[in-house]
Amino acid sequence: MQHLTPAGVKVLQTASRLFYERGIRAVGVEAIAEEAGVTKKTLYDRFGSKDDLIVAYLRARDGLWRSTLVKYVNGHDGPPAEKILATFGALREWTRERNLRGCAFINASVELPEDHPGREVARDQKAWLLAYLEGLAAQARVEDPAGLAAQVLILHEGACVADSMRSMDRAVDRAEQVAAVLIERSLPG
Amino acid sequence: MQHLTPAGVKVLQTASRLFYERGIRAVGVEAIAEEAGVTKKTLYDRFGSKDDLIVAYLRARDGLWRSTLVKYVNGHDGPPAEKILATFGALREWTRERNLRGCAFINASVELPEDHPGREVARDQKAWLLAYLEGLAAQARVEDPAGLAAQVLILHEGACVADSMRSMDRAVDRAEQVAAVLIERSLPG
DNA sequence: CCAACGCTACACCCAGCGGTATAGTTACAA
DNA sequence: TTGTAACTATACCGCTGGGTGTAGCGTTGG
Repeated sequence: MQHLTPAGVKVLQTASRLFYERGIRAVGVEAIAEEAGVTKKTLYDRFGSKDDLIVAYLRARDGLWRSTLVKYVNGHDGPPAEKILATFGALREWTRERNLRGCAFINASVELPEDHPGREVARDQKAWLLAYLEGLAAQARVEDPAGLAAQVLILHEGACVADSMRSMDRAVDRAEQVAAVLIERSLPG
Repeated sequence: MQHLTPAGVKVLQTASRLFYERGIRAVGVEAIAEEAGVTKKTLYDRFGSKDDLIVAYLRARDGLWRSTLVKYVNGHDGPPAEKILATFGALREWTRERNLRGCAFINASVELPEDHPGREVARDQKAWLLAYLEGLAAQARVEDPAGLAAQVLILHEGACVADSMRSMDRAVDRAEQVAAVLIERSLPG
């Protein structure tokens, strides 16, 4: 976001909020420009097209979530196994603050066509998370780090969806409890 | 679907396919009518509006999934605890055949605005599934049927999302394995 | 000093959207 | 026989979408 002009920053912030809150397809460039207090011309001068703005939005959110997660996990001292559980703490916090409409990357994958570059950003985000979890699992010396990481990712996704659809309360807590069981079982001894 | 005219059936079938494959917002009524080999007039005579057609689509798919799931579970003899695991078998089958783009109800919740009647159908679908799982859990005499049902629902959602985003292979199998662990643990003795 | 940049204001384009209206055809039932 | 339900064909409507073009203004830096 540093290489952007002030108006560009304002556009990206506004677009991020609107895309997430109302959905990507439901928000027009007109609305973004207006709400950002900026001309459509400026928006197009900075981002070129709505598609590029979408990609910028997803990338920005990806970066924010990654740094939030890593910071949260690193700030959580204790045995490595607990770091995996800490990812649910990060998810819980994230969910409460800016995740009322579920995971932005899942949503983007639903809204965007197969060949849209934004979908690659979404897939990368998930691949990164899976690899990150596997790293934590390896540190924790569990039997099958890759397998556990996959299971934990499923729990993350499920909690996120169940939460945003209001299928139940405390979805993240429940997912974390399941993860705790899995970790306990896969620890040697 | 019985009270519909032949053309109405064709429209609903076509709309269901296109809505699911390309997304609800991405498909116009024009395209639906054309692909169904029907006039726009006919479409509107039968369904009134695109919104109503969306609701009809979701209801139809809901009914199909419910009957598929129940049939699969009932056709699966064995102890009640295994019936819970059988829901993953149904999900696996469903996923392979007509679920390549994930759960239609999650997708609808992402695509539709907050006050759209289609979202209620989606929420009902999840509420029904949760209740159904809780019934199976109660039959299986687990400690906390409601808690287990919620955890299993999270696993279903997570598997569905992880599968459609291609975050990993065999997502449903992995989710089922987790469920097996949970059931084993929550069985008395 | 002047050019380049970032920006505003505003007008415009075209395609596609959801939805409607009119007129006519077929088939079947009272 | 007459009416009605189901359907086709086609033209149309207003709105909004993404995107462009032109002109002008203020700031900044070589």
